[in-house]
Amino acid sequence: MSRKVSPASVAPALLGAFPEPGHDHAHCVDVALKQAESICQERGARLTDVRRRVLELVWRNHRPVGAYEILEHLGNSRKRAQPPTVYRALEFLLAQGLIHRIERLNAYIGCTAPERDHDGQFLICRDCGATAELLDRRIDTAIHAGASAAGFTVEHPTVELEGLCAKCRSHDHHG
Amino acid sequence: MSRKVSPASVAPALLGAFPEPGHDHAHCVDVALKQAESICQERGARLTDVRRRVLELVWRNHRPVGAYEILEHLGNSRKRAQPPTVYRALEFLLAQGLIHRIERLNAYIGCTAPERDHDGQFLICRDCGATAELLDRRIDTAIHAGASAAGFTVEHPTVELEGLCAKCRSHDHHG
DNA sequence: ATGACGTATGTTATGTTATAACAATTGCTG
DNA sequence: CAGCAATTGTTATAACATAACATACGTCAT
Ligand SMILES: [Zn+2]
Ligand SMILES: [Zn+2]
Ligand SMILES: [Zn+2]
Ligand SMILES: [Zn+2]
Repeated sequence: MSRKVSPASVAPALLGAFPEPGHDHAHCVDVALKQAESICQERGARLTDVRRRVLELVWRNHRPVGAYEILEHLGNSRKRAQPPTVYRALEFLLAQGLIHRIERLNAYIGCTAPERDHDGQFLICRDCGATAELLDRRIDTAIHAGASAAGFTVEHPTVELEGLCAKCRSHDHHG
Repeated sequence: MSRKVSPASVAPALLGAFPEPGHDHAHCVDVALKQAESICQERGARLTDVRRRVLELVWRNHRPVGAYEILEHLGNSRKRAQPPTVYRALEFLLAQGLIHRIERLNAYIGCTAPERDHDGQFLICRDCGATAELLDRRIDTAIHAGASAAGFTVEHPTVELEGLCAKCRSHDHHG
């Protein structure tokens, strides 16, 4: 019944880590939706049906999801939703910090720490597509320092790191 | 007539720095084209007319340029080129490391250090659009360290930093 | 409750970015 | 010149995103 959820109490295993293959993903989705409800209520933002539905679809797995992929799953069997419906929901969720946009992929992924105001760093596996969010102070520090040296003030960093996750690297090695 | 151009001898003022308002940009273009010629010759890659022309257009200024913007300037007055022409040239230039793609903007910018194999970091001014390339070891190090801690191997980092350049920040301040 | 207002969603059309597929041309080499 | 690979031309379409206007829905003052 708590309205305020402390960051440490929710989804702690996913910050900067890739999810285990057999993890309880229903739990991930559940936590994400509860956090969203709580955050929106605090702020007086309206988490409507469409928006909740889109958030749920973004959280279908730990890979970034495209807007048109969401669109396909959004319709009520016979009635297909239109692009603006999805894009407006995504815009809302981005504004509330509930999801992030992955620029490299024109796709969206659920935020694992929506209570904090941040721009995350993303680890994107080129093999399995799994994507983890990092919140690394040292990366932020290095970026701000490097930019400062050029007289530049960073406001919105985009850090998207394509590579291989541990699981896929070991496959490459042994296979 | 030197075929090999040492990195230190060309465009040294632009690495990690924003260009001065009144700088000799024809020189920037000239250097970029000469480097491109030299690099392609070394590698046996063919810098054809179309490719050189596109590279020149990417270098028209120090802001990322979209493919369709290039397209507009590519035609020979009455004959408009088609998208694949531009995209194929961009693909070649990317493969040779002569340009970079800015994912946030779906746009392309000339590389200021094409002799080195690298993924740069980009400082993108939200006000004037000027974009500078950074090659900061400490950012790279922090990124690889942070990713390693999550068992992730970074192969292709995208670092695009939107903010305010020194000039625009001072305008904001004083204006 | 009723109307007025602001927010959210539906709907249609279009804009923007990128690629697939195949034909024609060019440059090189035997 | 013939043969071959690389490049460019051409047509069509895919993928991603937004503009503009209509309709519905929630909230509040009357
Ligand atoms: Zn999960
Ligand atoms: Zn996040
Ligand atoms: Zn210049
Ligand atoms: Zn570069």
